[in-house]
Amino acid sequence: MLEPHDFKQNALLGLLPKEDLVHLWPHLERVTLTLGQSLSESGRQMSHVYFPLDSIVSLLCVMENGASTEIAVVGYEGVVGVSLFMGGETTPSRAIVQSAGDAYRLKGQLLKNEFYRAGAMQRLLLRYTQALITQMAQTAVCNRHHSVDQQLCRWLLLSLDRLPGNELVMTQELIANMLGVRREGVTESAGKLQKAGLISYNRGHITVLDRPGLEARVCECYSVVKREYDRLLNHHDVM
Amino acid sequence: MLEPHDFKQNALLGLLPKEDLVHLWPHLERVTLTLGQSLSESGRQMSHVYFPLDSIVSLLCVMENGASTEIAVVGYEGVVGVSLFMGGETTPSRAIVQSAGDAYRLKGQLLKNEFYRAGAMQRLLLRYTQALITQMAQTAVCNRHHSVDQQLCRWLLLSLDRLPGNELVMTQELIANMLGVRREGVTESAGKLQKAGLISYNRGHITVLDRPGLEARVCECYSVVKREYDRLLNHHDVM
DNA sequence: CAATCTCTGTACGCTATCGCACATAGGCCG
DNA sequence: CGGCCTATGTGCGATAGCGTACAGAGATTG
Repeated sequence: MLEPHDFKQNALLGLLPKEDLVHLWPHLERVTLTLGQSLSESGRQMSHVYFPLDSIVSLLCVMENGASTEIAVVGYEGVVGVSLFMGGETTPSRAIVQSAGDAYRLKGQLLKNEFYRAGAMQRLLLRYTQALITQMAQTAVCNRHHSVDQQLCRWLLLSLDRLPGNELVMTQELIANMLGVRREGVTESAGKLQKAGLISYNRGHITVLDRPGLEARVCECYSVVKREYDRLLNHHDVM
Repeated sequence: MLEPHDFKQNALLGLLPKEDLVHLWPHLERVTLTLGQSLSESGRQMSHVYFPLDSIVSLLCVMENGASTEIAVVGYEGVVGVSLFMGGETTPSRAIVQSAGDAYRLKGQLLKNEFYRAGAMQRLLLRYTQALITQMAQTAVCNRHHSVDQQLCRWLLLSLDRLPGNELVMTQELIANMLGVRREGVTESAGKLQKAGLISYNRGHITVLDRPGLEARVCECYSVVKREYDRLLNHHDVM
């Protein structure tokens, strides 16, 4: 299992052996990410990779007409910018800050240097990338087969897992963009959850009141992804 | 651009420098894959990776109730089994032969050994994996925003790109499983394409008559994926 | 305090897709 | 030839989500 959240720390960095971390530590720069900030535009090379701490970043696939869908979410457990070490340098997707907070960032070239030393960092980043792949696959199937109600639960839980508290700063409009559905659809689903006493929200602030209740309503996609993250990023297996 | 199809060869292997290929060549075993054969079950470790030649393999995300969606397709341009070198060993998805044909297979351990030599093979496989990621992301957004008509066109073109001829051996029922829609939905969409003279089909055999016509109807998802494959697996960039 | 903007709630008709039922037809096999 | 299985065609009511329009309530700004 992932250890209980330590939001002073990024879990991926935390899994590195100390001797690897000391290489990187002097180059890690702490930055504050603001809501809506773009870390990566379609087809543009990223100058840095980002290791979120208490911030959350959404990876979005945006189409020509502007419609979008979130394909994965990255928080303290991961890193934004896998295309740098995967060798493509760019991706067609965008990375948008979904919840403001801090992150460590690292110059892309330095990450690549560390990656190509073919040590613990490489193995760790590849495992993380596989977890990301699982999340994307499950998102695809969820988009196909599950209701907006269920997807909203999944989205709330995925976000909650990456936040220190139980409050999300997020309008229904933005959630709708992430899920790739209408804002009204989110209003309706969120209304159901509020009536059921699972959440309460108010003008861009959502508070989760009953997490087990959400877990009871969510589709299997949530637990499939969570299990795979736990399996792949379990401390004991990485070294 | 990918070179014109040489279906005696897997493009990924073809991009390897000769000195790397000679390591592997003695261990590559040519096998015939039959329609419906499973190369990888959810959570089970694969003994081999497969480099398709004229066969096509679908990566499916299957849910508890049996419903499924194809998240990516692999043909002569790729390899089945990226989870082996990514370090997770297993994945929650399944790999099913969608079009019978031949492939080279290689023992998983041998691939891993080659991968961890951190040479051309590693760089190539990582680039391929990134292309696969793009395909999965685009599938997710396509599932969300596009009609069955458009998705069928996308699916036909993706398959066609990986086949030597213009005929697919594939029932509407199977296509429906891949797309994660009803069989009747595929019947209806395929009927439209046949009426328009773009394809002709008969009991499990689909012949594409007018490929430009399909390209005119398909959503942007097809070309986004194709462009990214071309970019990432361009011979000139790999070394 | 007034004007404006943002966020949320609600309604209504429309369409795509679903789920189901059943019909037809080609191919295979005894 | 007759029976059976598989693949495809079709019809129909149900429904989830869409697009649009608009209203009200809270926040912000001048």
